[in-house]
Amino acid sequence: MSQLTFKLNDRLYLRDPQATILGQKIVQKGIEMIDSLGFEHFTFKKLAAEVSSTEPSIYRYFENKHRLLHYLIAWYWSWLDYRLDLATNSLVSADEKLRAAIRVITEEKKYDPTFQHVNEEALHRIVVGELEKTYLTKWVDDDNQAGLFSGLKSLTKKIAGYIHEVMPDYPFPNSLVSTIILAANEQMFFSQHLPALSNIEKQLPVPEQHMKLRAFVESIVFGVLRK
Amino acid sequence: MSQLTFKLNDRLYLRDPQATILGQKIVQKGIEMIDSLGFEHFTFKKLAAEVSSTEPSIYRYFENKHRLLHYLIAWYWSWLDYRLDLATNSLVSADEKLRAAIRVITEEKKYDPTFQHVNEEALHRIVVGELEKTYLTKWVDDDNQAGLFSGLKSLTKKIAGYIHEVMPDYPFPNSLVSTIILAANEQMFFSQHLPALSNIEKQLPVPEQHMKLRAFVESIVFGVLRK
DNA sequence: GGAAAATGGTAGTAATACTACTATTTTTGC
DNA sequence: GCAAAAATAGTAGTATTACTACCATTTTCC
Repeated sequence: MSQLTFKLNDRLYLRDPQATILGQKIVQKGIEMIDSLGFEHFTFKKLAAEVSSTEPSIYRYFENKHRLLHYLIAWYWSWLDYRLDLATNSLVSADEKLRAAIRVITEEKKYDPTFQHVNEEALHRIVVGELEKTYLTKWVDDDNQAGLFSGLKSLTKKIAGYIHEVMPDYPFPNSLVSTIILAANEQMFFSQHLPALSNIEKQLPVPEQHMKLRAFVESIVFGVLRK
Repeated sequence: MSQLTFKLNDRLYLRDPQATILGQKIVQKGIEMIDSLGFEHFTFKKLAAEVSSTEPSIYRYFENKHRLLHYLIAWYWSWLDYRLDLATNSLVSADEKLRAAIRVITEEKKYDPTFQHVNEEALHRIVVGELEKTYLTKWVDDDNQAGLFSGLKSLTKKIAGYIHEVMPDYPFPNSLVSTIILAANEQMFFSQHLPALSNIEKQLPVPEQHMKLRAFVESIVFGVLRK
């Protein structure tokens, strides 16, 4: 069986976690623990106990827990990009590709057996709750320089390209894409925790929540693009 | 001269900071220091030194630094709400009110002499950079229960009301409003730090950046509402 | 088979968030 | 006017966190 892996920016880690068993355990348990504890209460000490190792060993893979978060979220964008390619490779029109992109962005995230040691469901919850912590820092500019955001950026660029094809004179394709990617996460969060800020009812079955989310995002994108 | 103040939810503080000189200094210097240091590096110890007091004295006003952040951001939403009322009280049509709301949301935030001990410019930067930290926590549901988000919620509701008037059958007015409020902040941040995610050029003079931001937000809102 | 390199583990440190406790000031009853 | 009670301020801690200097062990490679 072929092992599919993403080649991530090597500035994301000190030692490649995909190269060793300990590294893989760090990633796998890291996802579980950040999901269950929240990023603030997650520490390398607790992670070390979970993977039967020690704090300094983990520090040899990742400079600090922020870098681990960066790594996990970069992986997530690579995964979405890969799913977008799968969803669009049979399509020709930009309009259809754009619809497919919206579907990929808004669909429910489920475990993808292609990547055995990654729990995509938990990872998605991490992206929803912790993404902002990767860029709302004093080091954004350095981190951006180092290429840590290239996953999100290339995904944005790809979808913005579809928008440009559909409506070449629309002046804000990148802004529109980054807005809907973030809004998709925010709205699911609001629907659960701050329902006054959303019209996606918490009580609905999960698949219907995602249908509504998709309808909302499409109302924005195709509203803007309607002539 | 009449002193205008906002009555904020009393769950935001332990002791009303508007009632004492120390309290006012905590708010004023708190804004400056969170703006300059960033929320992570801001501590009550540093603040205590700045206001010539001690750590425990500050803890008597706010349970912890998260609550102080909540307080400042709640103040900001009250202020926006007040500015929205000023901007709309002479208007009658919902369409005009909606345009005014978009202007209030996207306009450059400048010092408002009505509130002497608050630096609104710095406060806006705090909202841009730290807002998410008030709700992306393990305590969202409790905090929401306590009414800590009522400022943002009532602002959202008000603007969503205009949308409903303009287009009664649009199913996502609240989602649309929360999305544009957040997007307005995000896009200004991206324009400065992650330009690939935005089409608002950093090099432009600040007033033109805000004009573009407004054009972007209007393209979304009036795209959706166009029949 | 042994030196060099890579990896792992022990035991710390400085800083942070928060608090128990003591000291001082202010209020209040008479 | 003044002592007792209540309110407020300040001192000196603690537990936890993020991180690291340094020592120990294993692996690599000639």
